[in-house]
Amino acid sequence: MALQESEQHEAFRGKSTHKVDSKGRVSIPADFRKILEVGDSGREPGATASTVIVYGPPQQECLLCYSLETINKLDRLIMWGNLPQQKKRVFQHYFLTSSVRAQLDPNGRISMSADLREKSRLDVNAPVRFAGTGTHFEIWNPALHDAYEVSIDDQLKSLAGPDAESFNISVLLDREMQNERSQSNAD
Amino acid sequence: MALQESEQHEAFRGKSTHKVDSKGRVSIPADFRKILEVGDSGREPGATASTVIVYGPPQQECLLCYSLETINKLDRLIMWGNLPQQKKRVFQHYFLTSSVRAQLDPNGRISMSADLREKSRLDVNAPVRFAGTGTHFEIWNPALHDAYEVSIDDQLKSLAGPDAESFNISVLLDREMQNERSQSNAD
DNA sequence: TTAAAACCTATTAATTCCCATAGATTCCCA
DNA sequence: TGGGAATCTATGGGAATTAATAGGTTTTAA
Repeated sequence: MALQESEQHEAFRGKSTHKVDSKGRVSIPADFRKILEVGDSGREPGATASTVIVYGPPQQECLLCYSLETINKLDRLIMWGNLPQQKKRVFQHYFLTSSVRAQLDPNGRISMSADLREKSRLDVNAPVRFAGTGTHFEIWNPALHDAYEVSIDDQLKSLAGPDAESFNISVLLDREMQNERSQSNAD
Repeated sequence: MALQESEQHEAFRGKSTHKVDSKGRVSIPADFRKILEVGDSGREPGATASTVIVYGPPQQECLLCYSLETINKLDRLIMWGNLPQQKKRVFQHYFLTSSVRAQLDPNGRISMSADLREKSRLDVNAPVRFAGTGTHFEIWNPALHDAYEVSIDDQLKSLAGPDAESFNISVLLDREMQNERSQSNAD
């Protein structure tokens, strides 16, 4: 098994910057909100959607936000999936103890506790960066995110190989899809 | 293998120039619109089609627009495809955060936010160039596109080799198809 | 009993909706 | 096959809606 793509909701995509107010609240980008709503179909009629926030791992200081639908799949995978003992134990401890459920307020905001903010270096009365990465979205301190993006860019260039000069995202993607296609033909 | 694109929708082709209005909206060329409609078959009945816009890489300042069908393939590949760890993480972050979904308005326009326009040097109340390039189409600042085309012309000439004097596009293409054919016979 | 969380309302800026028009293209029929 | 009618395309702009943000008030819980 795995997180099958089949019935998965739309992907989180795009970047934006919002301000955390004096009480630790931030607006979730409207696009993301809509996906969270779809992914929380079981809620009371009229109630706002919820999300599950996971503190980023030490090497990547940000918050990871999942729709309920996706997190339920992850939970199932971790709790009953066919994982090796150690992996299971570590994942279970990490994901379950380092996450919180948060319900959006009627204005589409979540409120981050001081604890949560400190862990990922987010401040009150300061901007934060939202980054949609498909299965989830991330909340970053903008400066840390800038640094992270530089590193991503560098890695991307090295992955592009010797053609790095004329590097072009569409060429790269076309090439990957080509690989994919020839692989599945080989099956 | 290569030239085989069987199930792919019709190719985006051709150039045209449209004006961005004071609110940041542009009409998508009607031909392109039709392809986007075919490529967004899952939409609600009566709803307009959507596209996914990817910011071009720094070396190529334009917007790349994909049909949902094409982008879904890319998403699947990136999120659940069998890529090595590093590649997956880099692609997922770069590609998904550098894109936005945009739904056409009932008049066949998309509206580009200030952020999106700045990244690719597109202005309000000014013309932009649309260029169809098969799997996707591009939106350019006309001056930058002119420069890009000059560079493409130069490269085309150099590919034509010593015969550049009597260079003829159909001769070049015929020669490529010849190569292709003998290669696949060799398999 | 005090800090944090939840609730409610307000403001402004951006986005979307809706309708309108001029010019081009296509359709259709005599 | 000529030419009027209908349709489609690109564009413009006012009105309505939504998004992001701010802050005061009440409730909750340690």
